[in-house]
Amino acid sequence: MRLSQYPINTVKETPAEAEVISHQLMLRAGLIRRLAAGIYTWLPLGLRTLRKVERIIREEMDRAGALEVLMPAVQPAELWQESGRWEQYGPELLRLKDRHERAFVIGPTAEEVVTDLARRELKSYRQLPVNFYQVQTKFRDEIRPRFGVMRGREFLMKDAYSFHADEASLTAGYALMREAYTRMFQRMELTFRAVRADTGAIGGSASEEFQVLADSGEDAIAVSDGDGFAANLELAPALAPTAPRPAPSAVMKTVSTPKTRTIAELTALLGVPAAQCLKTLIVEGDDGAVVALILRGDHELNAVKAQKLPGVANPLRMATPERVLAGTGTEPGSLGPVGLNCRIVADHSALAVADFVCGANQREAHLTGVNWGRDLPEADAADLRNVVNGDPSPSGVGTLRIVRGIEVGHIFQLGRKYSEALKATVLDTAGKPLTMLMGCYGIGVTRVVAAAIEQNHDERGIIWPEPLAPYAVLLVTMNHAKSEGVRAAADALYASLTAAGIEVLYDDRDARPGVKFTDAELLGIPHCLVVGERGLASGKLEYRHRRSGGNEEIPADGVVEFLRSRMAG
RNA sequence: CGGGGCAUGGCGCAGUCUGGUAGCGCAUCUGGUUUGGGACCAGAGGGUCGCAGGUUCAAAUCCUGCUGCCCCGACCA
Repeated sequence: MRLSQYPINTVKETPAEAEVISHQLMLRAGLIRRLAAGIYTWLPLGLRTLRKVERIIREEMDRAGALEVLMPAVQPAELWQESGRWEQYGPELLRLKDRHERAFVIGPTAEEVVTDLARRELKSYRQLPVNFYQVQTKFRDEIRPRFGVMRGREFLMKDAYSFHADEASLTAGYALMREAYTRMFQRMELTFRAVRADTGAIGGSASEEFQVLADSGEDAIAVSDGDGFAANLELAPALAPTAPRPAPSAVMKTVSTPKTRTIAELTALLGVPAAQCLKTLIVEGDDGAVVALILRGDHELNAVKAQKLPGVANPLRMATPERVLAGTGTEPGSLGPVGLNCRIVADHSALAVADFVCGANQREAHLTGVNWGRDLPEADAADLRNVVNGDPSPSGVGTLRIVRGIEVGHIFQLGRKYSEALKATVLDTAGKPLTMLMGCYGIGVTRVVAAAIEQNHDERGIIWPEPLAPYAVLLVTMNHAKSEGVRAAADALYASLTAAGIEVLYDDRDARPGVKFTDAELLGIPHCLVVGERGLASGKLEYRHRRSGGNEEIPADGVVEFLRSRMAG
């Protein structure tokens, strides 16, 4: 591709709307353009990378024995009503009507369609297991699209669905996908973790997210430094402290704490560490009463864990101040577990604190020197908090570190949720109908591109991992318009590299060197060849490596072999 | 959904408070010089100031309504 024939439009200024690096660089390098909120056009250079990602995914899916299909993006409402998701899905599901007033959705995913396909096509257990996949545009009407292509509304997704006769087959199929995903992301040269995830509303037994590690990621994950353990923060269990609670050494006292409502204000006023304070959160119970949750001041409530407690409303709802007053007889800001007139559940670590500080259940007053078992009854213990840096790993090996990740893939064992709802059965060995088990496996193809940039850039621009680069080599000329020698040499080089099957982007624009070099760094093509009069006289070219910044003179003949050796490495 | 903000040439912005000829930088086009790290000189084109009403001799500017977009929040006791 000759750049002179491509209306490339790189931009110096960072567009105002782009917050994260990948979004900024994708706009500046001319990979994407925004059409509407969360909806983007892919320009030629961006599309090439998108295609590379797709290709790796297809190769690994095919290798794992999955079968590619292409299902409709527009799906009839009936199928969604049949699965029950027409009601469940909420406003994220884009619904529309055709000219006959028939209801349709633009698919955010394709469980219904694929299950319908399976129930029509699959007749016998002998046809199982089977895995159908597609790479297709999806639409989710996100509350708040942001970060460019990372959380867009329209996006390209690879979704796969496997069908099985029994649990063993499902487990094996899931494991196969797990391997395939691992291979894909390794081939893309991304740093990632497979992370234990919440099965959430979709249900099912096993579920893992593939998270590309990046500070800008939207998900917090807990990883162990001792082994491969990694879990979504929502799911990471906090182990109960093993050390016994210290014996009480202080007397309980009431102290006046005017205008002190937060833990930060409390520690500032009393000079005690946050870990010595307990906070009391009032949530709605499932029976009309409220429940008090007690946490250490330096810990955060984990909603997923809390809403799983018996007696607590699911989903979790914080009680309103009026409800707090009605249920406990006092107001938020100075609540505490002592003498509190409702059910109390304390986090393990909160129960391990002696001589603690907490609200006095009176306005503008707190208690100090409080002790469980002496000043108030021992409370029910539970795991209520998010794990923090330095917690012991639930795997028993190492300590946890909280990192951020971008979810690029998610694999699930779905079980029979959809096959049951849509009556997808095959005949078993006895000739009886057998409801199939399903797995589903997604990858956000567009998001992978953004994630790759988040992980591979510097202050000058993108640094593509070779397998994802739109071109392998950038050929740049100096003084292109004036120097016939340069032009002839570069044209010949372009021809021979292309003939050798190397993907070359040829910057044959009549632009100043500074412009060309700056664009080269912004675009992030891994290998760069510079043809200028300076080296030409002595039969030399300049080779630059984007990632290392390396810069060397090489002989003009033998360039193909030289590049091959560098590309292999 | 709640709160805040923005809408002026392709992009980034000033002008709005205090009504009176629409401006700057980048980009684009023409001519010339320049050519190994975002050049310079001279010239040019390009804007119904988001939309619809209203006030006024006069509206980008004041008032009303609407639309679009961006940011924050939906974890604090």
